[in-house]
Amino acid sequence: MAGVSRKASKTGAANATTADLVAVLVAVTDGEPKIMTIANAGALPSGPFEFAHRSLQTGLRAWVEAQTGHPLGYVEQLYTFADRGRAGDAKSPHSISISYLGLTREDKVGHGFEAHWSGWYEYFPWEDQRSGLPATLAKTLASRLRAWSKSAATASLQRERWQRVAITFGLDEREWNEELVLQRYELLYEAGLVPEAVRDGASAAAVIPGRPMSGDHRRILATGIARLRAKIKYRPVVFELMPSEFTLLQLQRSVEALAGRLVHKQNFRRLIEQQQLVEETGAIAADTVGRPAKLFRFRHGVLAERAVVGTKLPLSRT
Amino acid sequence: MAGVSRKASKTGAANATTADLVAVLVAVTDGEPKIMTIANAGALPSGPFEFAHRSLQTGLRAWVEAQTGHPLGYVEQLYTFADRGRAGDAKSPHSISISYLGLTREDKVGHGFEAHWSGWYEYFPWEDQRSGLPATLAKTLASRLRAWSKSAATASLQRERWQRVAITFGLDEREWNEELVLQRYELLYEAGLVPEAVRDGASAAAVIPGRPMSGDHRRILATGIARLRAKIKYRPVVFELMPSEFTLLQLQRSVEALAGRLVHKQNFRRLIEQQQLVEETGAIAADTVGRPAKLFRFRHGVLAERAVVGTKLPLSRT
DNA sequence: TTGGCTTATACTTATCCTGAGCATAACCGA
DNA sequence: TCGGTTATGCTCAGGATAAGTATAAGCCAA
Repeated sequence: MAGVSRKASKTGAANATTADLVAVLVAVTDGEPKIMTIANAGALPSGPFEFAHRSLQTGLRAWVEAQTGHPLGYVEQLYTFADRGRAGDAKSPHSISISYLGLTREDKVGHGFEAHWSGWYEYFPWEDQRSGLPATLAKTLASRLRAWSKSAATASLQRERWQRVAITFGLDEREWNEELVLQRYELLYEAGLVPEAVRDGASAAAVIPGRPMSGDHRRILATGIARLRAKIKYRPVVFELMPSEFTLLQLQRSVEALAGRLVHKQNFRRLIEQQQLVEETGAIAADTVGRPAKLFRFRHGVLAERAVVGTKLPLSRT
Repeated sequence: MAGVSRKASKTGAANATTADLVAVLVAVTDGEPKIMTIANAGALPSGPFEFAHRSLQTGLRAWVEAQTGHPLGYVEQLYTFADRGRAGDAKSPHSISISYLGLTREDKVGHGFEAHWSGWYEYFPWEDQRSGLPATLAKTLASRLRAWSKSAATASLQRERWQRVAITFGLDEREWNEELVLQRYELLYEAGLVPEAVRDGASAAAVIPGRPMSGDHRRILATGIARLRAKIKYRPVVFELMPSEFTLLQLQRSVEALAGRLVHKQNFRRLIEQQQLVEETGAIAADTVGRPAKLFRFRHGVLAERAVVGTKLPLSRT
């Protein structure tokens, strides 16, 4: 084992690869989650990894700022992929994509840049469960997935497939789990129901709605959405997507947009207030219908005060 | 932006890098967490990324199996680092480390391989809070950290530093948070209190106990421990580290070993049982002191039945 | 054989958190 | 002034959690 390690550093040239950074840049505008896209909304922004920065993180930050003309709020690494498409070709140098999740606001993008923002549910229509799925989409999905299950060789494999479908898509009385974005996409890919699968060699089955992307980008996007949906539950990252002042309903709408689900209004407020995440600005929202709401701002102090992580272990206090 | 993307694929040769896989392989033996090490316990096993596999994951799996002679249970990607040490040299090709967390059992390692297992608390003595810290270590840590806080330029910077110290190390009446492994290591690095910092150019301050590793490896290990400590709370991954049959106390000891904290016995059992994670084998533990305990086994079925993810959003059911 | 030590396992209790709903307040426009 | 709309305060039941008490079942030494 030690030998392997030493060999690795000696033969550096032999394992040369190309590395790219891929960014999932998210904003929420008018209660809709958006992502920055290029190539006519068919790809995520990406660039070569050729920075002289201390870390990948600052490299991405610098690159995005150079491209968009505006600083990036929250950044976190997502995942490192070996491109699925080119992997079959064992002779070519491997291509690695290091993906990042970044949170900003749409209005922060400077002018003169050719960035586009696309609603993320264009790529994953089934992920928006805020008002249930459109009946036609729900039916299409269910029937195609059932057909795929049935196409397995043995009865037990068929049952296995359907159980997986039911869990990831919340069928058969099961609950919808909004965090399983990646699992759902990968299942659809496996079932040959997305254009990328057909492109990569699957038999051209009937494809379901949802705009494809080039390369692995839709998979990377799914990873980003899943991560963000998990993160908003235990870290106050939504505020990176909000204007400096907002009403509690606006905040709620943003969370709902990201989660793809509706939340209980009063309980949502209780949650926010008891965690002391926000403070009143004193101002009142203007030009609204109904009773005017108080404006709040994020209490940046909480980030310094707390290191919020939830415990599920029955820790002993003694 | 689209231009940048296109340029990236054209100049593939220009952004060549070397990529290595680094593995944090964990086992728990006799209530002590161990990691596989090489180079006289001074480095994590690592190898070049030169596999013709479909994914990085299977690449790592194959490599570990070849090296240790045994299959790997659970595998997950940790993080991709640009090596901190070599980053200053902007001319050299960048080196990227893609790190993975893997769970096995020590006895699974075949013979004839030169793998070594080291207790992970050798590298992070302060992370074992099961029986409190040894008084001397606690004192050394606190005083060195306070000195570092005091060495800041202004009073406000000093306060800021100390608040960070207090939060990450649970000082000043704050609670210890076992998940902040990486934050603690990085703070110690920043404060120049670990050998790696001195090696990388920090002034040779008084260094605290804890065995160093080459390169970024101790940072990668910290990332792995943190990830595992978080994961055991919401996914049944501990069982990958257990023998096929075990008592509830053994299970508890393993969890405690990983978390570095003690848990409440009765509540721990209730938690395990109500989640239906285990089932009785019918057998009884032999050669023990005290009342003999029932033996249990992991119910592998739960993995298929559930997609356990916790919700903290006040979701609306209507 | 019995008392003491150790661990296993069953119950109890108080408290907090969560989901859900009711009620009232404050604004607008017809 | 009434109806529509959103804001905000409050209650209530059920479940989860933290912590402790009590009893069971082995072993060993006196």
